[in-house]
Amino acid sequence: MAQSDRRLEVSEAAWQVIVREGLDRTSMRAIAQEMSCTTGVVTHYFRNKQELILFALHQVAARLQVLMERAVADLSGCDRLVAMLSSFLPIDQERQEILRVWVAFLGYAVGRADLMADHQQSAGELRQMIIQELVTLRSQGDIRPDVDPEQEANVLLALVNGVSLDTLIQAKSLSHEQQETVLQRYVDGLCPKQIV
Amino acid sequence: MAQSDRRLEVSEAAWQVIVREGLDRTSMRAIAQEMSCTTGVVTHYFRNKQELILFALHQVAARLQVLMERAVADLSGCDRLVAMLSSFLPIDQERQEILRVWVAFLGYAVGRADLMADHQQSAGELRQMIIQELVTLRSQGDIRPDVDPEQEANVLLALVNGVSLDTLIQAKSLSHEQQETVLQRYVDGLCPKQIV
DNA sequence: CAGTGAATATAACAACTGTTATGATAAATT
DNA sequence: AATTTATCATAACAGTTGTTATATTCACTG
Repeated sequence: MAQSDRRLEVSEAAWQVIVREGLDRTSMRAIAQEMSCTTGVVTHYFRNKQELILFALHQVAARLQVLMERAVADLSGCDRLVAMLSSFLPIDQERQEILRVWVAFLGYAVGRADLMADHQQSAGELRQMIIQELVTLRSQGDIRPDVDPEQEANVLLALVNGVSLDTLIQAKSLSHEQQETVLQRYVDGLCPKQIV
Repeated sequence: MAQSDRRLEVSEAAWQVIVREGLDRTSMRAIAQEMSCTTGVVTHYFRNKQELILFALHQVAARLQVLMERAVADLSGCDRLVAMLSSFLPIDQERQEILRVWVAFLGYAVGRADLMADHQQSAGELRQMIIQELVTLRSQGDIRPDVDPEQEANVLLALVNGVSLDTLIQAKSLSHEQQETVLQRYVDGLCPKQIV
């Protein structure tokens, strides 16, 4: 599928421009220039700018999905949940890029109900995944029986998002190790009391 | 100061357009139309659009400051800290508006180092306030001595931001009560173990 | 009352935007 | 080999943008 590859190339170019210049300065011409060609290429693979923007946004969820599945492989118990959540933390350049693009799109979605619904869609799928994980853990006794998976899934994702944003908006932000520790400690708090 | 009032009016109009239409569709003409006048007014009170944008952004911190000080009045101990943090939660229309504008500006700041530095500035001031509060609480024995104020301040703000974002990006988001409960419970976790 | 300056309206500007149409070229298909 | 199709470049379009200059109205001040 060379055609689908080319679409990804355009989308990748759009990402680079977004990260470097900002979403509002990401014009068709800027994207074309980023991949050293003309707007003819961009318009050939995407009907509208909206279609391009939407595709680039969906790449956020797609790439996070890959990162998560890779991190979770052959893990189980609470470790698996922590790995799941930690896979979203901006601990390397790729994930920092994803975060920036995601934030740019989120800000862009303010005042655009349809785009915001798109965010809610993928956030909802993520939430469902965490809920599933929590239900499993609870049935295995890995976490306390009084934990409400539905509510706790929101809190866990909120914590991940908040910690991720921290690296953007705080000059003195948490180190990579601290970020993971925060998640680990919170999940530990969901476990049955240990008798030491 | 009628002049400063008028600047606030323009800024308020900008906010309304941002919330309703999105930041990238918030043009000088749209702002003028929002306050039923022409662009002459807008250009008269603001040199550039950038100056206007920056002023509107600073209003976010200003309004949050007011809300916080009001919530914290005549409280002390851990209740004071919880009230401090809860005052940022999008539990009423004004705070939801503030959140939307803040998110829009944050997304806009991606790829704009100067604007992002502005966010870090006000986030840093907020962090410093939380640190101060944690230091006080620790010296009074209200929270455990092993709590690191510097790090915990980041976590607390991350949690507040994450929970706030939750109301935007999750269709099934936390209720107002649940949002406050999350903060309350986390702060409780910082307190010395109670013997029940 | 004359005049000074703030407040607002209007209009024009160049630059940039997304979109679209048209050519040119290479690749694939028949 | 002929022809269709995919790929890309170029150019033009109408609309929108921020900015600036100018005109008008009005309030205040000397």
